[in-house]
Formats: sequence, C-alpha cells, structure tokens
Amino acid sequence: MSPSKSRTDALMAGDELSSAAQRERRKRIVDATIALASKGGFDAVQMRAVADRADVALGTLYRYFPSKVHLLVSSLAVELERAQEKMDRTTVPGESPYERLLFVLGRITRGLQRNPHLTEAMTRAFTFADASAGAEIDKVSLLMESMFTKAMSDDAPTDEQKAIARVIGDVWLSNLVAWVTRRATATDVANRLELTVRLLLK
Amino acid sequence: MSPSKSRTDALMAGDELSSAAQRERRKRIVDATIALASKGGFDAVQMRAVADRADVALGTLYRYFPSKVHLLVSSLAVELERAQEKMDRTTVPGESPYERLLFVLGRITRGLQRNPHLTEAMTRAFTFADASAGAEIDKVSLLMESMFTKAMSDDAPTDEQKAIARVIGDVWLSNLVAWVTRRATATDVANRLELTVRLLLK
DNA sequence: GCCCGAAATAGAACACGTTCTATAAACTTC
DNA sequence: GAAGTTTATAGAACGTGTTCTATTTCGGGC
Repeated sequence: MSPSKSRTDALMAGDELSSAAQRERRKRIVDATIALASKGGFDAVQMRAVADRADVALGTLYRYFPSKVHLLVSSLAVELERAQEKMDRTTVPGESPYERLLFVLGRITRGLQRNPHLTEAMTRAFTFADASAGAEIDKVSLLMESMFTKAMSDDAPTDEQKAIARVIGDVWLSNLVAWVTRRATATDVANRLELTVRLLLK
Repeated sequence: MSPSKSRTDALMAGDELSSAAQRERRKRIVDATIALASKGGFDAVQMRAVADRADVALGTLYRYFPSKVHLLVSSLAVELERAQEKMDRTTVPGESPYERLLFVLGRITRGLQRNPHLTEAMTRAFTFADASAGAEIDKVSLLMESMFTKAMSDDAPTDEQKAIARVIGDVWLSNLVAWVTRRATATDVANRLELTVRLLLK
C-alpha cells in the first residue's frame, strides 16, 4: 500500500526531478546524447557510450530513460523547445499565413539540415518508436503543431488552421525521413514543402 | 577480373533469380516473414525464426536479404503488389477524383487495419530503413503513389495530381505511424485522411 | 552521528541482428 | 562425369540494446 507516487515517470518527465544532482545528471545525459548523435547519428548513440560520456552508470541511464528511443525522443523534445523559444523571440515576417508558414518551415528545415547526423538520429528514433514511447512522441507532435499554428497566426488557431498544421507536419516528417535516407535532397524537401503549402493555402 | 555480374542485387530484386529452387526459397522466406509479422509484429520477425520457418540456413537468409529491414520492406512491396493487382481488377466507384481517392484510401486502410501486427512490422521497417535500403523503399513509394494517382484518374496523372498523391501518401504514412503506436484510432486515421483529401481537392 | 530505504555504481549476463568459418551440396563447363 | 565454382548449411562468434546482481553511496528522520 505504498503511495508509490514517484514512478519512473517522474524521471522521464524531467520537470520535477527530486534533487539538483538528478537534474544535472539528466542534463548530462541529454547533452551526451545530442553530442554523440551530432557526431555519428543514430548508430553512434550507443547506450554504453552515452553513459560513459555523461558519467553515469548504465543502470542509471536506464533509470532515467527506459530505452534508446525514449532517450532520443526526449532529447528531440528538448531541442524543439529550444527552437520554439528562439522562434518566439523572432517576429515572423510575411503578409499572409502562407508566407509566414513558409518562412518558419524554411527556417526549421535549414536548422535541421545544418546538423544532418543529429537529425537522422532524432528522425529515426521518432519514427521507430513503439507504443511505449507514446507520451514522448505526443509531446514532440504537439510542439511541432504548435510551431506551425503559431506561424500562421498569433491568435488561437481555427479548426482549419489546425488541420492544415497537421498535414504540414505529416508532410514534413515524411520528407525528413526521405532526406535522412538520402532519397530526397534538401532542395527536394524545400520544393515539396512549398508545393504542399501552396496546395493547402492557395 | 571476373565479370562479377551477379551481385546480391540479383537476389534482392527477386524478379530474375537464376533457378526455380531459388525463386522458391525466396518465396518461402517472404511467406515466413509475413506469417511471423502477422502473428507478432516487428519484434516477432526474428532472423533465426524466419530462417527456421523458411527452412533455410541463417546465412542463406542473409544472402537473399541483407538485413531485417530489407526483408520486411521487400515483403511489403510484395504485399502492395498484390493489393494493387486486386485494385486493378476492381472498378473504383465515385464521380469525382475526390470520391474515388477516398474510396481507395478507405479500402487500403481497412485492409491494413485488419492485420495490425503485419502493418506494424511493415510500417516500422519502412520508416526505420536507412540509406542502404533506398532501392526497396523507392519501390514501395512508387507503388503507393501509383495507387493514388490511378484512383484519381485512369489517364496519365497531371502534375498537380502527382503532387496531391504525394501529399496524401505522406499524410497516410504519418497516420499509419500514429496508429501503429496507438496514438491514433482507426477512426482518427479515417477522419484525418478524409479531411486532408477535402483540403486538397475541394 | 546513525539508520534506513532509495538511488547510483560496476560489471556480468542475456537476446537478437549480423558476420564469419568450415563443410557439404548443387551448379557449370569441359 | 570430373574439376572447379557458386550456393547452401550448421553453428560459432561478435556487437549492442537491455536486464540483472551485488555492492556502495546518498539523503532524510531519529
């Protein structure tokens, strides 16, 4: 009959870590993950290597993140939050939702393409995730949609804008996958996104 | 200086296998893969289990398919070809491209949802594939796009129709991923696809 | 300060994808 | 039909994600 309120969730959520030491451990882990992913992509994010680099034991790593996919998707969420904050501090140029959306899309896409290995690692983790990582995935999906709806208008988005944001997100993800697997060039991705936005908003 | 014209490609392509025995081996492997995937999804498709069930040695399995992902994506292509043939024998009802596209989408989607484990295995393999499986992935992508363009019109598709087919394919894939990870219900998927088609074609 | 349960550590152990080795069987070519 | 080459086989071996065990350290209540 123990209260048992501090399940692994608490560690995974990250916002409510008991002690400062734990917050720091978590940060070291995420930083190590991003560093390794940036250098060598998905395959280079090896659990033993992450643990080493973050100076924690393998068991501790697994206590904080129950799998490699959880780890990568959580790191992706951290990265997206940073990008969102940066975007919030920018005034998005453009007269119409169409133009503003294109601006934001171009900016994020270029950001990702600047760090191909990291993008590859995150994208593959995101799409390979199974149901057990549903919560982390949802968090990332929400972040992405909110970036797109914010781009279209500052106010609360209409239903149609939400639908459009979702479609854009879907197309974006598919193109990211294609780019990561080298079936599409950066130019392809940009063109297709622009075409999609045109089809949807014109 | 050997001519070396029969690389692994020949085996992977599958269309041009030297002997009948080899064609049969390949078929047994794909059948075993589909059976195992249908029963237990991606995780149940274990290379040793596939080899056992197909009555080939593990080394032989790897000679025919250089990785688990190649194996699953190739099996997906086989499945899609079957679905395409079936579709070709049907007259798609509907007055407009919009209606016909919805009909085809609904039909494929229901087909996939009838076999959730198989769909999970194929979807995860498809999205997890790396550059080395580019050829197999391209084959599947082409098959999907052609299903959608055929649905819209019998004639050669216009550029706009091709673009729309691609967007639909992207949205479809993302929703499949969401459904497989149980972040979306079958109804969600149907609704979102319909909404997307409406946004694009209305 | 001391005790306790929770958290961290080092490292072994296990599972499954993949590769490698040695041998046997199946073909091609003469 | 024999020699040589390619393909298949059985099974060991290896790498990396994940789990488990035994031990130590940490942080909060007495």
